[in-house]
Amino acid sequence: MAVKYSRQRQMIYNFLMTRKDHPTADVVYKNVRQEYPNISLGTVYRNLTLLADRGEILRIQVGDGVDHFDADTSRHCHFFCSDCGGVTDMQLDCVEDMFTRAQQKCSGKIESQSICFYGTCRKCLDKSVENQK
Amino acid sequence: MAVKYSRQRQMIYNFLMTRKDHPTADVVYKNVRQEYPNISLGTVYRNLTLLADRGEILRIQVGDGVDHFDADTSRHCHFFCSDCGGVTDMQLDCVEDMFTRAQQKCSGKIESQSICFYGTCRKCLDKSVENQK
DNA sequence: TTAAAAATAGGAATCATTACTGTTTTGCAA
DNA sequence: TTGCAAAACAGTAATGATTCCTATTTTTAA
Repeated sequence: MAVKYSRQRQMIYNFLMTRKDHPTADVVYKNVRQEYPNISLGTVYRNLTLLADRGEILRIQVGDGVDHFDADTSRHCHFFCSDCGGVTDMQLDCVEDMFTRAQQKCSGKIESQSICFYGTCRKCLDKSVENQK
Repeated sequence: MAVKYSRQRQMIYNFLMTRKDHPTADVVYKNVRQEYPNISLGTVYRNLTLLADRGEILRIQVGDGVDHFDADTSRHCHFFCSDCGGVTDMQLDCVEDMFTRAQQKCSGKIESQSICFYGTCRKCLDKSVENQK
């Protein structure tokens, strides 16, 4: 199935490139709709899936029950704050090394990896100290 | 809220200990029901969540839309075969090191991590070669 | 310019998980 | 032991993210 251009897909991708906070399909939908009020949620889902399948964006699952998307496809880690639900990037240089080691140890073929850390971000830590006063 | 003993929870945990393939809630349900036909799916979900929240088991998300559970709570990685959907363990000694580095780099507090590799397992690679003949 | 292939909008369907409710079990204390 | 409040349960209804469906519109190669 050849992929044809669509304005909607272009807008979805463009929007995702402007964001570093790994929005969900619904957030993408609500934002793109500002500029293109007729777009449907199904179209957003379909295109996010298409882009992710083609490796142009990343689908991230942090365990909050909703998929997040990232236009940065370089190998990197994520941090999920279980307090505020925020998803942030984390660059660790040992990531490439880990990929190599994993492939050496695995009898199958590894295509990609996903690394996520869970905890409480600085902002939420400070806020909880604030509230104890 | 004090946790009280329940036979259902005990059976769920016992079953999970016998398995190394990271079953889903539904698989746990179907198996425990063999021995305890009255157990309800809601009870299985509630207890898996309770055990995971208390750190007695691990909730694993590999992106197939269903949560998997693991009685082995030691820090280790997983491999997900996108062909057969199987989830297997992977021991990589650099995992501890990565956790330490992540905590050093992160301004917040990291509680846990999840590392998953995606690809095709040996069995499925062989099978696809077989089918091409 | 045309027509087949691909994509869309809008809404219905799916399905894993959670919430609700009346009943049963657990475990502390009298 | 017995009484009782807290916790857990079974069964079922509700939720909500995501996918599927269909008639219509857009894209693009010839």
